Amino acid sequence: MRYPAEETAERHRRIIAEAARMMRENGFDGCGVAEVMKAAGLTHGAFYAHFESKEALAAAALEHALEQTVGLADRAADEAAPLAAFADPYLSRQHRDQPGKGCAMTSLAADVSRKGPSIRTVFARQFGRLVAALMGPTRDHRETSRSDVIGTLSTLVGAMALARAVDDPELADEILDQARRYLGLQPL
Amino acid sequence: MRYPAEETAERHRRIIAEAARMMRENGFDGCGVAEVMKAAGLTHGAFYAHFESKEALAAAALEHALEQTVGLADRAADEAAPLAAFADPYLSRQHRDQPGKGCAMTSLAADVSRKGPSIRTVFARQFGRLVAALMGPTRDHRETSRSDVIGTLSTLVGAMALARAVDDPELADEILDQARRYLGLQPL
DNA sequence: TGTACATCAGTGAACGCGCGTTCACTGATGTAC
DNA sequence: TGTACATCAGTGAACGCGCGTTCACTGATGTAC
Repeated sequence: MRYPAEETAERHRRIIAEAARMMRENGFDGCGVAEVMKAAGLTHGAFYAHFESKEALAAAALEHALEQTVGLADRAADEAAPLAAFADPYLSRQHRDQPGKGCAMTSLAADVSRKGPSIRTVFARQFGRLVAALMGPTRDHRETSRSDVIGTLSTLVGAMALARAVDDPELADEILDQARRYLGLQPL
Repeated sequence: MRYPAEETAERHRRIIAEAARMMRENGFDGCGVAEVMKAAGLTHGAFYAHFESKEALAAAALEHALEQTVGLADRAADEAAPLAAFADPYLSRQHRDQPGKGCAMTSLAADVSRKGPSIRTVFARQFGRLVAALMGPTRDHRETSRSDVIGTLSTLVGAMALARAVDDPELADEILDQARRYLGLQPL
C-alpha cells in the first residue's frame, strides 16, 4: 500500500539511525540489510525502496554518525578550551563501552579505508568539518592550531581504538587514564 | 601424500605470513580461507590440516603481525630517543600506503574489538610487550613514562587510521604532517 | 463531491553467490617387522 | 636391507548457510476527470 509521506520519511530516518548504531558496533560488513530493517521495524524487502544499495546505506549511516561528532565539536567550540571540552567526554569509560552511540571515526576509520570513494569522501568531508569546528571561529596561528587539533584528535581516536581492542579491563582503563594524562585532562 | 616435516612447517609459516598481510589489508573478514591458501600456493582443502578454524588462523596472523611491530620497538629502544625512533618511520607515507606490511594495531584494532577472547588476548599481550619495550630497560619515573608511551602510541595509531580513511591526498598528507609536528618529529 | 486509476512503500518468497567447513581420496614418507 | 603398512598434508568436489538483491504482489494514498 501507499504510505503518508511523513511516515515514510520517518522510517527512512530510522533505518539510517539503526544502521549508524549497528555499523559502529559491528562494522559495515558486520551487520546485514535484513538485520538493520528488522531493527527499524520493517522487512528486508522494503530496503530498496529507500536505498540504491547497501553501500549507499553505509554512506548515509556514516554521515549521520559523524554528524553527531561534529555536533559535539560545535558545542565544545563555545567553551573556553574547546579541545579539552571535546576530549574530556571522548576519553570516558561510557564512550569506550558504547561504540554504537559513540564516535564513528574510532569505530569505522579502518573499515572506511577499505571502502570505495562514496564512503571515503563522506569521511574526509566530515573530518574536515570536525577540525574546522575545533579550531574555533577566528584564530591567528592557524598552523599551530591545526597541529594541536589534528594531533589531539589522533590521540583520542587511537586511545579509544586501543582501549576497546584490549581484552584486559585494567589495561583498557589504563589506556584511557594515561591518554587523559598525556592530554592534560583531569583523571577519571 | 605425506610431506617432509620441514616443508610442512615452511608452508605453515607461509600461510600465517600471507594471512597476516591480507588481513591487515582487508580486515579479518575481508579475506577468505581459500584466498589465503591460494596466496600460500595451496588449495583450501588443506587448510584444516594446519588450523582448527579461521579464527585460529586470525589469532596466529595477528600475533605474527604484532610481533613485527614489537621487533621495531625493540630496535628503537636502543636509540637515544626510543619513542621518536619508533614514531618517525611509523608516520611515513610508505607506512600509510602499505597497510599489509605495516602495524596491525592501526589496521586491525577495531576488528579485534569485535572478535572473541582468543584474538583480543593476543592483542592485549602484544600491546603490553610493545609498551614495555618502548619504556626501556630501567626508568625511574615509570608513571610519566607510561603516559608518554601510551599517549604517543595512541597518537600514532589514530593519525595513521585517519590518514588512511580520508579520500583526499592532501588531507591525508596533512594528517601525517601535523601529527609529526604534534609529536615534535622532523617534517617529511 | 464522487469515482476510477496510477503510485509506491510495504511484504515475503526466491535467486545467486561466496564463504567456512567437511569429506573421500591420493600417494610419498616414515616406521615396524 | 627389504617389504608391508600406517600416517597425514595434500587435492578438489560438495555441503549448508547467510548475505545482498530481485521480484510478484498488496492496498491505502494522492490525483485526474
